[in-house]
Amino acid sequence: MAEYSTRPSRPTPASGIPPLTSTVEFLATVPLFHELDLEELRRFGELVREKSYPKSSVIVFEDDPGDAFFIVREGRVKVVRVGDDGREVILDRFGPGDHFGELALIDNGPRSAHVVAIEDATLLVLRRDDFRRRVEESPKVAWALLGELSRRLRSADDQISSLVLLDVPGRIARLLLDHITDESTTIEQAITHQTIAQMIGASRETVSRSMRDFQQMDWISVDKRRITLTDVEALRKRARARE
Amino acid sequence: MAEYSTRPSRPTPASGIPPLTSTVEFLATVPLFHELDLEELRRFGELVREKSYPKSSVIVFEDDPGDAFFIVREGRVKVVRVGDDGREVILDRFGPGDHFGELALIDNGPRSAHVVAIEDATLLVLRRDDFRRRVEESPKVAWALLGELSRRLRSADDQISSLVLLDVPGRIARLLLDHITDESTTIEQAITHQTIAQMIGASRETVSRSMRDFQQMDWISVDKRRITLTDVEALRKRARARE
DNA sequence: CGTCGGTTGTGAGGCGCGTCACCTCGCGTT
DNA sequence: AACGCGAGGTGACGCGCCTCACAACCGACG
Repeated sequence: MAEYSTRPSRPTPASGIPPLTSTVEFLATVPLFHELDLEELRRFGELVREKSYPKSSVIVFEDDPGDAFFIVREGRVKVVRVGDDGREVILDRFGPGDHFGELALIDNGPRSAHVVAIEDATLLVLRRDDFRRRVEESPKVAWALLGELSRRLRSADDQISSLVLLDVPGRIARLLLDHITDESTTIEQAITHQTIAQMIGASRETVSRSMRDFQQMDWISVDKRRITLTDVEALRKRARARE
Repeated sequence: MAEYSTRPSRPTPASGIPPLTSTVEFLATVPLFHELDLEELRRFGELVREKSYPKSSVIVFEDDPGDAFFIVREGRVKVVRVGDDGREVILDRFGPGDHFGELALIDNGPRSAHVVAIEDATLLVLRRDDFRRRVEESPKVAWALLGELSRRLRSADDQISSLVLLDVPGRIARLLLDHITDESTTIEQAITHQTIAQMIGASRETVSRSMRDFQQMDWISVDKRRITLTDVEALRKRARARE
């Protein structure tokens, strides 16, 4: 099942076969490094180790010391917190070209959440000190990192707002709208109700019922877990309560 | 009513009277600038304009273009989102030495929330381009900014987790624990139930009832809106469900 | 020192949503 | 073709919390 990040990146080769592109070529496609020239990319390339993780394996564990920074090369991962009753919240999901692990790295704090492979994944790993040195000597990367953290902070604030201000159907509508592009109202990524539930803080059953209602109202149509938004305006109205 | 930030800062002079400390002296106390030497501080000092806002006035309005960066000199402000039914979420509260407005400034996006003065406040204002230039030429500030955004992202993720994993009393317990220091289990800042409710996404009444229960169990004691945690362990247990 | 706006306490009622229980369906595996 | 497992659908039930309504209180300010 070929899956892509929401970010532009070149097509991944058939799984199992080593990537056709070199590490540096791949780094050039990573948004965080867009501004870098070839020489700088090569220097980063020298620092990375490639590591692969099978589906469901834990990549970083909460409260570990944060001694590494990761870039997703292939596959997808999720960032989760687990309550002591076992319930999970999905804080983020990352695909090829995305990166994570910068927080612990910047402020030396412990990891704040688990990161788990959703599919078989191969990651590029940088050691903390190497990465930090590079960031300190390259304002371009520091600036790009600021941009990325800004984006995430905005989206976290959106998430908090919807948890407080919206009911479950409203939060689902918002999530659906967040996942379409300008070109298409179909969500390419297949996604399960369970996953949606964990992303918006609801139960699987309630998500199921809401999605049924959305279909009955002809706001969405579902085929093989691929969701198409047929009435974006209606969904937008349902999701409105913020701002 | 004299109120202080949670961050170290010199005592504020009686309100109304112009501050005894010069702008540069004040800047030296701002955590964001801790690493800067006097010369660098002076250069920042030249760029700032001082502006005062009466209580309840709106400092930045959601969806405004973000063309300024703010540092709180005196008073306190809150960052809020408003649902279309009028309900409010408080995303952040800032006091002397804190700063806000960096997001719109980094990524050129629109403001993501309102900022409103909780008390009469005087702020230092930097124009976007000035600030950006200074950050780009001073890695120290860029790094400090990364640290600050990291902190906020962690705390936003904590907030999301508790909204999903904890019930209202649990979220209150967590908020209380977040507001004590290592030295004292008393929350210096007076705070209303209404404010607590808007910070944790609950109704005023439910907060009131939970706080009554906490008092009856001798977990906290309240005197003139100043809260003392008398059984930190019990509260910690009540707040546990994350990690 | 009385009045008034903002804060708190509490009861009653209703409902959104979580939980439990069970069934069906689709799909990959042997 | 039969099996098993993960995903989805749906009813019943209960409860946590929101809402509404009103009373008591407190501090500020004329």
